[in-house]
Amino acid sequence: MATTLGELERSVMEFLWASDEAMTAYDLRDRLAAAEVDRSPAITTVLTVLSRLENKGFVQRQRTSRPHLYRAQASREDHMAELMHEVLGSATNRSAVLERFVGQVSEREAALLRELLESRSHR
Amino acid sequence: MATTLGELERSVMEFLWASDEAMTAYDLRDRLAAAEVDRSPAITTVLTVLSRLENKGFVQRQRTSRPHLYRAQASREDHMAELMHEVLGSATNRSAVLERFVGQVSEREAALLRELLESRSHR
DNA sequence: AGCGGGCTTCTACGTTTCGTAGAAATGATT
DNA sequence: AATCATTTCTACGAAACGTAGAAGCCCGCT
Repeated sequence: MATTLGELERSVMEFLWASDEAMTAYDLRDRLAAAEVDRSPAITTVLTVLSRLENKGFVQRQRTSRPHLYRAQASREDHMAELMHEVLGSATNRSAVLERFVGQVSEREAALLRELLESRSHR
Repeated sequence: MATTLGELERSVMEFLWASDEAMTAYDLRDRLAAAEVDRSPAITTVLTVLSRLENKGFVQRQRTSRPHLYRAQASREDHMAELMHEVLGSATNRSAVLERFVGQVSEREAALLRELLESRSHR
């Protein structure tokens, strides 16, 4: 469950997260070729990676149209929040972790956190 | 930098994090043998893992006394808070991540966070 | 219905990381 | 110097990932 992403897997997810629309493997291959200077994976490579990401639950595939369509299962933000909770959840001393976490955020973000906690409290 | 730990590496770190004192590889081997039912690694295995952890910056080694002494570089809590910051730092939309993060914590922890942010503000 | 070509799945190999530990080197102690 | 504890070197198997060719599948066209 504490799945980690490889480098190409991560790049693919970045594109899927950045796009509201579902994409085809061909779209992704082209984006990858354009973005990564030294790398331009074959279409089969992209499809393999997409299958793996599907198995890991990161990607949802639509088999209805013929070049299959892929989309991120959760938003990038959801995923990251989930990761943070995963870390926190594995701690024995959660308050100590939170204490250090809060101690290190910028004042700007501290203010944001206060706001978020405020609006959360009367709901 | 975003280093991930293997299973044995993690077990070793657990013991080091749990102990205030520095430990020898022999100590660790014994603890591992006692804790893990099916596993009891050779001393060389433990030493290999400790070297790798040292290279990764998780462990600090004292070569002064002859059975070398090992200690965790950072506390478990520091490490976890750091991990959380690492995740957050890699986000393009930090506030969106924080929003989801805060939205999912328990009321108890929300209260704790409010406190921490409070005491932080008049530091 | 058969065929051809795009699309997908299967299979496979190289690399890296980690668990594992013997062999070799080092160094202290008598 | 010889011996024994300790450390370092070297190596191999397994799993995850990047990589992509080979084989199979599906659909429109004639």
